[in-house]
Amino acid sequence: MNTLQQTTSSPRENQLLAGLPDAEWGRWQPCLELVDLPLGQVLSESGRTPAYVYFPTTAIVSLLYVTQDGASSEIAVVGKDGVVGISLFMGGNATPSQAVVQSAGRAYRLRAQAVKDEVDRAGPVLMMLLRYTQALIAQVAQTAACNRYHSIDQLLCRRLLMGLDRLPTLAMVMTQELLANLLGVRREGVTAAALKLQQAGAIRYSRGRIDVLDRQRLEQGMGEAPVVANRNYFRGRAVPLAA
Amino acid sequence: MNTLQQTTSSPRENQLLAGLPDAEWGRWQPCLELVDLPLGQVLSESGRTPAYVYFPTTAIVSLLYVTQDGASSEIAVVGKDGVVGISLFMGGNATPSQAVVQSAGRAYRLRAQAVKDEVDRAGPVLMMLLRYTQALIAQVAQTAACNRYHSIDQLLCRRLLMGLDRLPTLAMVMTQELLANLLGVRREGVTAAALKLQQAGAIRYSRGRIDVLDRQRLEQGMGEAPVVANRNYFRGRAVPLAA
DNA sequence: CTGCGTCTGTACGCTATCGAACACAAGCGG
DNA sequence: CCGCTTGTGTTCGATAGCGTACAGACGCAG
Repeated sequence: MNTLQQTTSSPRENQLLAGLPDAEWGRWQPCLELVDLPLGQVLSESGRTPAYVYFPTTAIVSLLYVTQDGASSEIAVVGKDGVVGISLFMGGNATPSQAVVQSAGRAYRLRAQAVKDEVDRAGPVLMMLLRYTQALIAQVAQTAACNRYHSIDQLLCRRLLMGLDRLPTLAMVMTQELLANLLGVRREGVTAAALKLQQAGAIRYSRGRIDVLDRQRLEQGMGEAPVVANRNYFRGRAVPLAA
Repeated sequence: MNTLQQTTSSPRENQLLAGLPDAEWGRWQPCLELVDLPLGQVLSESGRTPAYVYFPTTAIVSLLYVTQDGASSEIAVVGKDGVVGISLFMGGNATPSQAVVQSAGRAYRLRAQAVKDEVDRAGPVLMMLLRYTQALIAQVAQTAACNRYHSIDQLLCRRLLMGLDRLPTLAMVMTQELLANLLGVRREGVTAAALKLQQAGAIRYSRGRIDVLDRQRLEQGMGEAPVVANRNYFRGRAVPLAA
């Protein structure tokens, strides 16, 4: 495969790959190729057909929605829980989103053609990919809702947790500037929010490195205030709301 | 061009069904059931397994992301271009989103079991469904980005266009209050934005009915101002942006 | 040690949006 | 015709986030 130290790397570190039945696994294993993903690498350009799908193990990848103006907004985060490059098995030829490595690490990749063969086979592998895709939709949908209702503080908490859930450590390498770009807010806004969290003892911040000290506090900070008043949609009509 | 004289309803009015090869179509047709969808009907509750998938012909359905607090936010709009109930073929058992009829009309529905059989068959029908799902993801992603960067005026323009694209007429039945709830803004904000559009001659507004007079102006209003400054993500790193 | 680039913190005025309260208008049922 | 309900327009103060500008702080290269 590669001259990487494989002592610490197994494809099964990716949760999707780990969930495959052994029978399928045998066929797949030879096709998987371990690669190092450096910070900033673009795995799939928006509007292009990607050449591989990637199953991250230690790397973290941001999915960005890029607008005509070149502005962009992070719509989802993929780590060892998922796969990058869904357009290859969803049948569309192009992704509307750009995939950028957010945190350097490793991933197993698979050629586009191998993926397409797998789709035709319509076995458990495809089912796994589709299940993940649905989870991804949920993540994007949540992002949409958060972008509407949440404050910067809440967005920051959410984003930190999303990174945390996909990293082996509690330390993230990420400047406030970058974080601001991902969230689609000003850098100063992130500074202010991060200060609050730091003073609350939830995180420690220093020149591009964030240590999470109190995960629970982040979870609180994410979802407490947004008790949006009386948003009874379709008011007066028979629309039962959860809760 | 497209007047409402069609007293007979054909499944082929739905663009997904229309795109099916005849061979597949023969098998499907008998399973499809024409139903009337009244305003406000809930087609799938969030967190539940829906019983049918729906292929709208004249109806329009909103996909809402419902939060714990009962607040919700529209994440996508489905009309004759798509299908409601993707969780049935994506393998997840539950949707995170609620599907509510936004504009009364008709749809063809199909039992959950029939859909699952079709998935196992892994033929052109599944491919069609997956292709649409990818388009849906794009729509949700765009919603996320719009929710972050757009003003109320822009959100309104976008939402009107989304409805317009899926309706046979230029008249929408929708109160400002409802529109505000879908967009996740105050009703007064919609009033102000709608007034601007009305004064600009783009729409005519009256007690729950909107007539679009100048579609082009809506398109302008949707995407002109948001030239977000220098959002060069991953600044200094090798991240080419689609300028 | 020194200088420079990068990252973080602070300040100020401005605008969009919010929350609340209220006035007016149009349709509907009695 | 009257009054109620529903939809729309208006106002006011409060606030979150923006754009801009700049100041300290850390760390690496020379």
